[in-house]
Parts: sequence; C-alpha cells; structure tokens
Amino acid sequence: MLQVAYIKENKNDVIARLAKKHFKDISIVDQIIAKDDVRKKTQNELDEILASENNLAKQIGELFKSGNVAEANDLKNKTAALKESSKNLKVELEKTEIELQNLLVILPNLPHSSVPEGKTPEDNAVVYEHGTIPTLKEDALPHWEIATKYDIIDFETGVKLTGAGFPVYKGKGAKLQRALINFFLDEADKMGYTEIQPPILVNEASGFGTGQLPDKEGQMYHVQVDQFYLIPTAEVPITNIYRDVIVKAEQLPIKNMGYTPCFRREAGSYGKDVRGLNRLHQFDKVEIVQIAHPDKSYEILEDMRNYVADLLKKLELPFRTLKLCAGDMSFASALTYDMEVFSAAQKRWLEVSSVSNFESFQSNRLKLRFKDGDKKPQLAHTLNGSALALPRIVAALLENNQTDKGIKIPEALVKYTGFEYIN
RNA sequence: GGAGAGUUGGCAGAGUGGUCGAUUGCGGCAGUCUUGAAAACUGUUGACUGUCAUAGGUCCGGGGGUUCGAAUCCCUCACUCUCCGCCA
Repeated sequence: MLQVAYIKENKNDVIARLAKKHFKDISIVDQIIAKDDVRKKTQNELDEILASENNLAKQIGELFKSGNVAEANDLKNKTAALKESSKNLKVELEKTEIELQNLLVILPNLPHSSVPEGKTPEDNAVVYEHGTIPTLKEDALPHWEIATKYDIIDFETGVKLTGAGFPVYKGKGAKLQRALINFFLDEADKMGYTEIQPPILVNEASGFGTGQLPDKEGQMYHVQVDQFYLIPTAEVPITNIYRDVIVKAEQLPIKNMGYTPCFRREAGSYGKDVRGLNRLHQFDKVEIVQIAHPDKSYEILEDMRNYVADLLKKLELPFRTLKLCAGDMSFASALTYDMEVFSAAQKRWLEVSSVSNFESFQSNRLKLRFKDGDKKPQLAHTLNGSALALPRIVAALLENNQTDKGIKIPEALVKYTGFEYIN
C-alpha cells in the first residue's frame, strides 16, 4: 500500500510510474487525493467539536463538585447538540476513511527506476546467465517419466489421496526432497539468516498484512470453520512476525528464513504448465526474508539474488536471471529478479526463484517500522526470495542429469542424500 | 468441549465514573560525579492524526452501549492463563 502523503507530494511521478506498470485506472490517484482532503476536513471539524465537548464535560464536573447543580444541568443541555453533530461526523469520517482505504489498496507498488519498460514476459531483461545447457540423448525423458521409471514420485497415488497437484514422493525421491530442504537451510544459515519454523495456517490479519487478502483470496486454501488460511509461502508467517512492530534501527537488517510446505489453489492453470512437477498445489520451499533500512534495501536485494544464484551454481544447474519488466512484476513489488533453470528434456526455462524488494509497500500495511534514536518511527523495507522452491529444481535435476548409470546427484547434495545416483 | 480468572505504555505492575495518556519500579536516553567505567543522584522517555510551528483530536485486547464525562459500568467477540475432560 502506498502512502497518501507520498502520493500527494509526488503526484506526477506516481502517475508516470503507475503507467509504466500498465496500471489502467490512473484517475484513482486524483480520487485518492480528493478523498484525503475530505478526510482531513471532516477530521478537523470533528476534532473541534470533540474539543468543545471535552471542555464542557470538564466544566460540568467542576460545577457538580462545587455543588452548583443548576448551572451544571444547564450546561448538560448544551452538550446535546454537540453530541449529535459529532456523532454524524464520526460516521462520515469512518465512511470516508474506508473509501480512502479501498482506493489505496487498488494501487500497485511503483516500479523502481531501473525496471525495464514492458508488458509481457518477453520484455523481461536477461541480466545474467550461467552454465551450459546440456544436450541430452534422443531418448531423454521428461521428469514425470523419470519419476515413474525409478519409482520416486507417484502422481497417481497423490490423485487418489487428495487430487491432482499433490504428488507422493517415495524412496530416493523422498530422500532427495529432504536433502534439498536441509541443503537450503544450511546454506541460508551460513549466510546469517535465522531459521524460523512458523505455523503453516494463518489468520485473516496475517493474510492481509502481506497482501494475499483481500485481492488474492481465491489463491489460498481456506479452513472455513476456524477462519484460517493455508500459507501459499513462508513469506506470510515470517513477515507477519513483524506486523505492528517497531524495531530499533540498530537491529536492521533482520534476516530470517524458513522451510515450509506451501499451498496454492492455482485456479485456472492448465496444460503443459501443470504437467508433472511444473505447478503443484502443495510444494516445499525455503524462503529468505529481510527487513531492511530504506537506504540499504537495494544493496541487500543484490546480495539476495547473488545468494540464490550461488545456490544454483552449487547444484550445477544452468540458469538465467531476469529482471522483470514493469508489466510482469507482481502487484506489491518494486523490483523483482526471477531465476529460471533450464529443464533440458522439456526444453524450457522453469522459474525456481523470485527475489523482490517491496520497499515500504508491505510494511505500510503491516505497520512495520523502525526507530532511529529519538527520531520518529519510519517504515522499513521488506524483501524476500525463494531459496529455493523444490519441485522445479527436482524436475531440472532429474532431466538434466540423466546418465547411463541413472540420475546423477550434484556433488554438493551427495552428503545430504547419502547416494550419488538415482537408479 | 465444560468451569473460572484475566488482557493497561519496551517489560513488570497500580488504577473501579471526572483534574488519567495514565502512580510506581525496571529497562532505555541525557547529565552530575569519575582519568574511564560502575554505583549513586538529577532529568528525560509511547503511538497515530494534525499544524510552518504551536494548539487540538484519537488510542488502556477488538467492536458496540450507558453517561455531560469511561481504563473504570453494561453487552459482545477474540485471545491468554488455571482447573476438569480428551489426546499426539
């Protein structure tokens, strides 16, 4: 959520940047400014009346105390009219505030100045490439066939137990999952991130805090009897730890990370995108989250994306880093890097990580602030990234590492899996 | 699931209708003293809104009500704790 004061002071810049993000309804900016003016005016009127009310109440109290009942009762009558108008103004103010809020939540975050122009994934800029794309033999298999061949992932049984998109990992498949999770956790730990094991069901306030609610309500599984939501990413609980929190400036940056299963309804997805492990309803992910001083957040974003790149190098996967164009970025992001690994048998790039700086967009909603000495509290910046999501990593590992001896496990993972080949 | 108690400022903890945005202690910050530090003493120390700056307004778990006036009374919801039940 953007701040009204910022919108007012930088109106033209805000409009230009919204346009860059291909936001359609630019008139909302003017509506917000007008609505806030109404809010201020109503607030002022109300405050004046409340001040008179407070004043009268004080006088009445003193009159009663000094036994001057007649005069006190006289003053009491005067309060009736004031109460009436303050009551009306309160209703009006509340209505205006809700309308203002409803307008504010429509606006996406503003793209950073370095974000490329563009509307679709084709406009994303490749900023880094690493590794060579392996040339596989003619009989190379896509990962869903490899999974069946070695009996390590059972998609059909997942359908039986739950439904499509809930695979069952077995034997070396399950061990590979565990190995990847531990590898990712250990690597993040080495980088000074504090490991968090959060709840994987969250309440409505948390869903709102990180922006999944109200707009993406349909993307989360909802436990209706208790009004809980299954988390679509560990970002939700790990970031909401700091909802309504004022931290000390010296504590920044705060670096947290955690492994959780993630649940996404993915309504509307179909075709090759959902084949095999490409898109699941339940998957595992290690997420890294940082809370940063506004002056440092872009430096930190670079650290984070380099960290994710290093992970992919250690896994010996060919990958590229994209800087997303303004039109392809998520609602809340100011700058996003996507990491894509090349899946050799499918012959396509698969997104395995997304690293973003949200600047103060999330923290404004979360009321996540920091305090520098005795200066006024100000909004912190939040950043997060997947480091990493498992399924597509597994897909790429299986497809790219097909050898005569079976699927070769990358060196860095062997001490976690305890085996060198899946065969 | 049943019964009871509670929710106050960074923390602890007073406050049961008026001068309470809130006693006090701890913690934090500043100063005195000291070569420096500790101790001691003194002062200071919430957030939001609003103003050029003052002023003013709002906030004592959330929401609603009673009253001229509510942290304090009433209703309601949420959460926490204790006991009982169930149980990994």
